[in-house]
Amino acid sequence: MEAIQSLRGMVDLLPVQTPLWQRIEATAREHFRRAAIGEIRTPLLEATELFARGIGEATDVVGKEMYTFLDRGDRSCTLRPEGTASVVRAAIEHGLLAQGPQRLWYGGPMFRYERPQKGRQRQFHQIGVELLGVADATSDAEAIAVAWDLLADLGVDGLELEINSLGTNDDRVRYRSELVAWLQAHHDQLDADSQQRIATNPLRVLDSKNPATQALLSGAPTLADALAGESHERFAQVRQALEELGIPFVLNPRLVRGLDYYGHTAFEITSSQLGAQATVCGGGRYDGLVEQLGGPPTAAVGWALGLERLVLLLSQAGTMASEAAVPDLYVISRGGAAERLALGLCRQGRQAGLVVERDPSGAAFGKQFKRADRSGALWAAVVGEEEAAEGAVVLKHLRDPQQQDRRLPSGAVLELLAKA
RNA sequence: GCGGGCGUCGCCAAGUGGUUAAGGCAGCGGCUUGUGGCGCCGCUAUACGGGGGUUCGAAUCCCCUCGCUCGCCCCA
Repeated sequence: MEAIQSLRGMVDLLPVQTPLWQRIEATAREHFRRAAIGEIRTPLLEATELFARGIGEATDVVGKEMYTFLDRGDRSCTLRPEGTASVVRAAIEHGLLAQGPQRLWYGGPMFRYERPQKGRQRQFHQIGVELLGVADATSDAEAIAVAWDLLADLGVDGLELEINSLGTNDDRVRYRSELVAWLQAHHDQLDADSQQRIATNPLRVLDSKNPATQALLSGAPTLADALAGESHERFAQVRQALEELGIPFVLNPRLVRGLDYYGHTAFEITSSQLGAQATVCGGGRYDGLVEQLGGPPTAAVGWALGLERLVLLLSQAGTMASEAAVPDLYVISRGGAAERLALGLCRQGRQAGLVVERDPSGAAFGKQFKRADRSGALWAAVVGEEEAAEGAVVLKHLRDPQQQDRRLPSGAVLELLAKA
């Protein structure tokens, strides 16, 4: 029989890795709790229309990366490629926005049909924050601060916060036509990719990794110059707030972001240690999205953080704590009655809050002791036929050879351990 | 979708045309029918991703295919 493998880009997390994930998740939860941000859980599967309308038909995510299929009722369904659209949909659907601003976080798997590489999988995991109904510039800084402090608390270093302002929709429309005109005038000097993008997504040309194109671009009109006075003012407020919080950032006028819903503040937190996929956390303001999805006009900011990339950073830094659960007690037994007695002892120990591992092998005691030793447990409880006959257990200290073995009634074992 | 690299036992890893494909770790059994951490011995019945081809002979060369990986694109 041929073995079946997981689907490409779908990754298993084994017990040696999950402790780190749990630590990250627990830390994140604590940060959200302190920031009075409530958890929301939405379905992994949504109507395709939600993402098409929310993220933008022309984006790569929607255009070529979605897991989309028809269900048995011929409805077009899509495995969520990101979290924001679903959160906004749920907020609208349940009338949350009528109750005032919403501070929400979410976490879980996202799906994008892409070629896997370092820091990129087809099923990957994000945690994200969405602050709905907040228009002020300080909220942008607050959202960023929550992400920044979480990463710092986890012990990730070498991070860089990049920010930019995309201005209002009008700003971008105006800038786009300026830029397109300029790009067309310099068409012949651009690389092939960038020439393509003049028609599809001209702002992305700014992000080109082609060195020649980058050099050329120094003469291009900038988005910053195209921003209206109010947009400028707003961006200055965000920067001032960050400065006063002591969060270092660099301005990146080329930072554009690939989802259509962003406007005004856009930011990314990146690390140079991640290879080509350097962004650990990305987000920004999306004041138009709620309305776009059929809700009331609502200002909002949010971000999403990629857990795989975070794990990559924490593992590289050697921060990985091997938290394999070391048993308090390792129970050894041999023979039918003895094994049943041992099982009961294990259960009692667990009910009392001890970490108890049972050796189910029924192998020679020598073997079982070897495993008991390797488990790292402090104590071993031994139940053999003799002990089983009289309801007793031999308790042996595995680390201190001075301590003598003691034979005692099985009921007394836990009391003794509780004291020890 | 497009490039580059790589695929030898559960894991790591020698071996680049020639008798039975090293070794280490883990696992299992034994030395030691009921007492561990060391050591020694043995085992894991056809392990060279798969399929073709070249050759007297292939893990080693060629072709195809699958998978992994890094990068492009894009993003978390």
